[in-house]
Amino acid sequence: MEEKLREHIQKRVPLTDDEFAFVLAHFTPKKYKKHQFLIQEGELVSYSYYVVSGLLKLVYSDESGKQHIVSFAMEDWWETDFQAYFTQTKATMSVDCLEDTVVFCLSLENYHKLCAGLQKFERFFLQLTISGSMAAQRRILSLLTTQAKERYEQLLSQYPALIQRVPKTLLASYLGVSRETLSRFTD
Amino acid sequence: MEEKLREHIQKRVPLTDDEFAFVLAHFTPKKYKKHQFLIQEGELVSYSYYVVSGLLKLVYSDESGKQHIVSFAMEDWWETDFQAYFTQTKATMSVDCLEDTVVFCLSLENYHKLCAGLQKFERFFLQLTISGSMAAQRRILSLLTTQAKERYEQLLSQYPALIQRVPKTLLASYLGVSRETLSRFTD
DNA sequence: TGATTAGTGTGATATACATCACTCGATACT
DNA sequence: AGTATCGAGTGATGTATATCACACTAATCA
Repeated sequence: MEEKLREHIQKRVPLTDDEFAFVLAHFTPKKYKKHQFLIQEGELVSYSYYVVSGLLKLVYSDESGKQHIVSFAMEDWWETDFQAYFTQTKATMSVDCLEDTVVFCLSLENYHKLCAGLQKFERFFLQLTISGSMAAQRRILSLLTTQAKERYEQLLSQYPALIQRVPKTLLASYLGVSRETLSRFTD
Repeated sequence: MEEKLREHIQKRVPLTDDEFAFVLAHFTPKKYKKHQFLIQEGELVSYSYYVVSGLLKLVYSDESGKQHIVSFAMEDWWETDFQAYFTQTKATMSVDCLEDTVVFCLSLENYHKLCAGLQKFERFFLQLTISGSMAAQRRILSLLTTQAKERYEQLLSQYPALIQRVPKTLLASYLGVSRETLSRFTD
């Protein structure tokens, strides 16, 4: 599973064995069971998480208690309440497991140490953030320009693997549509 | 106007005079008139732009020709089709001026030179991108969780200055609502 | 300065989608 | 093995918002 993280970083920047050992020393592996919380709304966010295996969801609950999926994180993606993590404020969202999940945890302190100690890591993280930013922009555009049914079809074709693993109720919440409406889309 | 850029960067990382001179040498100042295009859909994107004064809009046109505002950029913000800029592919969106606008242009080549030559710049840019990413996430959440009228009111209170300078038709397009509906929100 | 265009408001109508209420099968729990 | 709970489908109804059509004013430009 260390190799997985290494490949993930090396997709963006090459690393020597020593450099990767340095990187790895800043991460802590951890296992979670389905339904366990990694981050709870209202608490401080100690880590950002690289997902080795399993599946997480990042959820915002509005005043009326309704849940909205901000994102899913499958293998090889990162998840946390970034706002709360980077500003060291209380989480406004929560993260929990849709499946048993293995992650590498990175504390903010270790993140800073990594960036300071290895410029390549900072470069990697910048590229990761740029990718995330472009993905967010595509999602905004898709919310602005397309109807719910089309968004669902886009999701089906973009992430067919995800659809198999996530209940439709949650896909609906990610797409910003009610589960009843989504259920009528197979027509 | 150089000072403006310097202050902008120094909000995130401190710079010596020499370092700022090095940074500045990688930017080209440029002036545009209202209605002029900085980026046109279908063309390559040579620069990302730091706005010194004026106002830009980033627009996506869907198949039916309808325009959707992805973002505005006022003084002290950055604008470009980031996807096209970083991947050196053709723009899927366009950028043009709502007012006469002064920008600093940064080519991708100079961006890379800057990052390579001054780690502080890369750090600055990472922090900028993280901020942008969090803002995008807030916008996604606001599209998922709130009604158009509430989104409008949020915008009014968050960016009162913007509302004065942007026609309501364009605000509507930014909010993902028709201009007619937005026009009825003053009730 | 007179004509064109951009920006806005407003009524009437259409529609995408939410909500409520109920059913049913499949999991998971003790 | 029996019982909650979860995920899913579907009809009836309500509503936020889109669309179309038209009118009016303020910029812009020739």
